[in-house]
Amino acid sequence: MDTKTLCLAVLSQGDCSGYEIRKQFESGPLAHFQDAGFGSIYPALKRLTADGLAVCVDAGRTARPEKKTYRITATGRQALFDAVNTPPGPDKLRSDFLFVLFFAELLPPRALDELIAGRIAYHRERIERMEQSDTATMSPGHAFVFNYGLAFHRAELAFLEGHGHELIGALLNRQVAE
Amino acid sequence: MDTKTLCLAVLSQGDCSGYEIRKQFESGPLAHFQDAGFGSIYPALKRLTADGLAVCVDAGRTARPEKKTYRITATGRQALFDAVNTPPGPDKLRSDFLFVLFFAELLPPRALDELIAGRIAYHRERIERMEQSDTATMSPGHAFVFNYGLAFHRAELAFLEGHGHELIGALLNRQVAE
DNA sequence: TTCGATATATATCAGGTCGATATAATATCC
DNA sequence: GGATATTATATCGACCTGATATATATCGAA
Repeated sequence: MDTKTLCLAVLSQGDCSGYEIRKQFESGPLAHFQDAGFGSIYPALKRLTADGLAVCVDAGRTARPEKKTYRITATGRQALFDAVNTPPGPDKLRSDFLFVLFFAELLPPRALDELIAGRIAYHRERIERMEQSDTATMSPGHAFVFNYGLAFHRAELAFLEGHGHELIGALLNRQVAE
Repeated sequence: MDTKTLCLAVLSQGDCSGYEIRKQFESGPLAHFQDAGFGSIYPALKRLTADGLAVCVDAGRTARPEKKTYRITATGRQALFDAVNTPPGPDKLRSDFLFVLFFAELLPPRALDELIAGRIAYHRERIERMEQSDTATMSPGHAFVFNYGLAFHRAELAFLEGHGHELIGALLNRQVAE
């Protein structure tokens, strides 16, 4: 999904600025499975405006950060519709955590222990926070991907809690054997 | 994780060419959570050779594809060790599938149905194939990330089988109501 | 009250990555 | 025999990433 489409997706939920779009990718509902930085967002907004998929409203404020608010157009909504109706490619995961665990034998057991404990804490905290949210206020699609993400975190937590010690144990035994 | 480190990771398992490194990211043990294309691999191999982290062995074959085989050096192993001993950043997921589902209301119910059925079939096939593998021959780290991936696929399959019809149902009801 | 930290806000840049394409020989299948 | 796939290296433009620059406002602590 290119950044232009991602910006349209955020704008379809309401007018906002480039800065606010960035915040959506940090903590908004799309944050779990899409991302974009300023270096992609600002050029994308320029092109969307040039191509008539979005317009700049409320520009040129006197207030100094000079906020520019963008609004999706009918053409923009059509482009988003077309993108959503295109069969999606495969998911892409990039995990340096799993990369490190693949080479677990190169790690001191204590560092490995801390690493896994840290991930367990991260997933626990994430799950707790997500359980506070109310899915009743979300659209069906939003609620579905939210629960999908929650199921993900629970599966990872369960795996780490259930099998993390096995990996640590295997490495300790190996060290003893040497 | 930059492409140089990814190449070192593959080379640490045995000598190979750029083409073979690419194949590892398509179907090897790292494929689930790291990726690199030719456009990154060939420049990375050049730099690794220039920096003394890898050497080119068996180059200049007369056989025409002119295969160049690379081998990791002691310095290269040290660089891989250092990379593995650096605390990993957060995982990054890019899922156009979830993006589309977020906007499920913009999809014809039949297309949504097919999309979810396709993903269920994909995960089932993947799990079946993975269950054929023998983790006993793998290193502890390799076996761990393999089982991690398997748990992931099972969790996604279970979620889609358990909740997919709810989303489709919600959209059908919405359409009837309109 | 003033100082430092943080938040708001836009923008750019070098370096890196992605996907497509070019090239070329061999292997395999019908 | 000919079509297609596989092996193999390499490059290119378009795009993205992360860092940095710039400027103001806000807000709590010293």
